Amino acid sequence: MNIGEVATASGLPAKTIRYYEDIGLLRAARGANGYRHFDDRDVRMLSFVSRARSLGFSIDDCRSLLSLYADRDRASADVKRIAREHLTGIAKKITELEAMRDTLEDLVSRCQGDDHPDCPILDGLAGAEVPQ
Amino acid sequence: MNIGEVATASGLPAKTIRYYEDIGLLRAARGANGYRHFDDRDVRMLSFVSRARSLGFSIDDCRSLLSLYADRDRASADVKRIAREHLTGIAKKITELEAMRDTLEDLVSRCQGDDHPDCPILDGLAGAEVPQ
DNA sequence: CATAATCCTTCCAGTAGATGGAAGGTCAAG
DNA sequence: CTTGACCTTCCATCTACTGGAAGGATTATG
Repeated sequence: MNIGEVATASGLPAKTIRYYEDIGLLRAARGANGYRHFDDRDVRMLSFVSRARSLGFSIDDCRSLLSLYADRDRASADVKRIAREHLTGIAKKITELEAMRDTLEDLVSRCQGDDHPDCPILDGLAGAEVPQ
Repeated sequence: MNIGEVATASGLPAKTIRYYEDIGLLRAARGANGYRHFDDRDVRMLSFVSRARSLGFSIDDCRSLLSLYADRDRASADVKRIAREHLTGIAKKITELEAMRDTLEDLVSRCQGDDHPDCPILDGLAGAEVPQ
């Protein structure tokens, strides 16, 4: 399989796959013409990475997960730890975004949104009191 | 005021303030010794940016907001539009993160987390069925 | 068989938003 | 006078790609 086919199969752009090779996430075999070629294992591996990335795992997380994935003797506890740490990070981001949303919703709701220059949003951003 | 004092007053690192000058978000006056110096207006402006950034507005949003902030004749509707667009973006991110969290929580809850190699998390990432 | 379209290669640059560090000038205190 | 804190510029680095140019390989069409 050439890179284009793998891109379609794995859901990752060809550019991204080359990039992953560049940073050592994978090694690709080369044909006589210099083209990379891939087998089903590569496709599975790239799909794995694609899924993990879409769940917000960093490239470094992916490296760890891939080595655990490849290691027949790994303990599931190791994987669970990485996933748990990641969950904590996600939960924190959600909390922060919700706080942003609440503040901003409050500011927006106070704003008339008309031709007048008075704007509670700008006032709020400028540091004026924004009571609960 | 020197940059360090402004950094303390605005809550932004000095490095960040220099960076903001670099990208043209602000212009700083210079003393005879080459040191930047700032007045209260600058501090207010930087606090404004600091707040907007912490609410997730991009630097470009900040540019728009600052020019609206400085414009006595602006309509609050303009500000409201920017804030609303931003709210939509935040809501989308929250939804995505919640979906991630749910999938990952499901995978984690299925994982024994022991010494055994069977791991539903890796299976899930590898593309196995993860029923609702 | 010629040619055009598509696919592949490498390499370089850029994105957002800073942050870290080196090398060196300035200033205030003791 | 020296020490240390603070300031300056410049260059590199981070994450995770993405875009594009220049050019070679392959495939499809006339």
